[in-house]
Amino acid sequence: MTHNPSSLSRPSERIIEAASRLFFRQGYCSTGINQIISESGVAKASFYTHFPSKEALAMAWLRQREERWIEQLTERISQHQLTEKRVSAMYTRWYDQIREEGYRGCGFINMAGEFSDEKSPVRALVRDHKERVRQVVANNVLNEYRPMMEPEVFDELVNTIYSLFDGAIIQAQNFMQDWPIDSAMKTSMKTLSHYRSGAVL
Amino acid sequence: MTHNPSSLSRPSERIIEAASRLFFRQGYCSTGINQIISESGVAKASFYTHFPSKEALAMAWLRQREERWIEQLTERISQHQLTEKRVSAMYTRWYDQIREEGYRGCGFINMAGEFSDEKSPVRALVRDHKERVRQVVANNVLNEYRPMMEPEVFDELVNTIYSLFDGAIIQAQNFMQDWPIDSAMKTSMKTLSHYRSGAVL
DNA sequence: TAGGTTTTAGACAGACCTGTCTGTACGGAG
DNA sequence: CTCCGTACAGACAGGTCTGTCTAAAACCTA
Repeated sequence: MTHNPSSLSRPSERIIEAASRLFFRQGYCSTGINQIISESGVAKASFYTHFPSKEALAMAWLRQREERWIEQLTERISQHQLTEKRVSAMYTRWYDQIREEGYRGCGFINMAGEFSDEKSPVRALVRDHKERVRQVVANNVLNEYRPMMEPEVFDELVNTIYSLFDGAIIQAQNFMQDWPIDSAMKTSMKTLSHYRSGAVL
Repeated sequence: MTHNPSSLSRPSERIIEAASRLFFRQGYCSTGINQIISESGVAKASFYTHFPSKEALAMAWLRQREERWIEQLTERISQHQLTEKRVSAMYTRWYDQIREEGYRGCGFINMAGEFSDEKSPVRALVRDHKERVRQVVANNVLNEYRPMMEPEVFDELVNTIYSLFDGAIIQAQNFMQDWPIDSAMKTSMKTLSHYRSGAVL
């Protein structure tokens, strides 16, 4: 049980912190190990004692990001009871990230783009992440609607809300503007009321 | 005016053909010049007489892809008069690409992900492309709806249909499945009838 | 204080990258 | 035939990459 009162924590944490910043901003291929160890203030040998390879570091980063992302998302959602408010909470979560990290889009999707082999563990992790977000939409955001409709209609609604949400991220990244997010949120709200009113066969 | 009856055309075309395949499948960073010249059956010196750099080749490829993409898209759309049919024509265009090239998503978006500098000409080209697709949605797909509603409502509709379309591509790429495209097409149809019926304030 | 673990700095190997250069071969135009 | 533009093969330079290794310094615990 080591005690670390200094602002700089253990090497492995500093490494992931630097990797997080650099992988996210520059991409995986464009970020070298040397830059990571330099910016994290860690010796190269130390790096390789903590992580067997660059790809392993990427995995560790994505796993941490996944955990925090889902945690923050569900925490925000749980603060509201009304389904509409829960949906908008998803989007405000994303607005906050843009304010923090800029229009760099989804770190998972960007990562997947650089691993063309679909059998790669990185790709599997990204797929799992997105599936988990979809589960959050189904179980934490729209769960109130579930008993109101047939299961297949509910699934359709979930897919729609989820797709709108996730698609908006890439659009915002590309255009470097907020309007795709606004647009997606509006459409989500309308879709919601549309389904709720029973207008959907 | 050289005559080339052989199946293999001029070097610069062979280079772009190989680059098209490799950049699309493997990504920009993961594809080396040596692989491109090897697979296009061209000498390295020949490559550099036709293209000043690897990035210039990427630009040339994207420009060609942009041209063909928009051409094919508008050509498909123009075959239908009914707005609903025109929307579904957009999606069938995408289905065809998946059947041809697999679930590799949007070549432009994937490319943009590897150029983190938003001032890069590649990024500008990708932005232009997406803006042009949005213009196609406005002018070729939904133009019949324009006189039926206020300009800002029409813009909202355009953004929604466009976002659904483009977002579905990334989803399909990630999950390696068709359902995001089906889902987006369904939602597009419902949104359309929703706006048409004047239910939108 | 002693011993063992962790971290440090940095040289190094081997591979790969982009882009340049040399020299040769072909093929049409004058 | 001669000339010239184009394509060929491939060596080469200069740099970067990941990952290994050595050896010293720092740190923690007992």
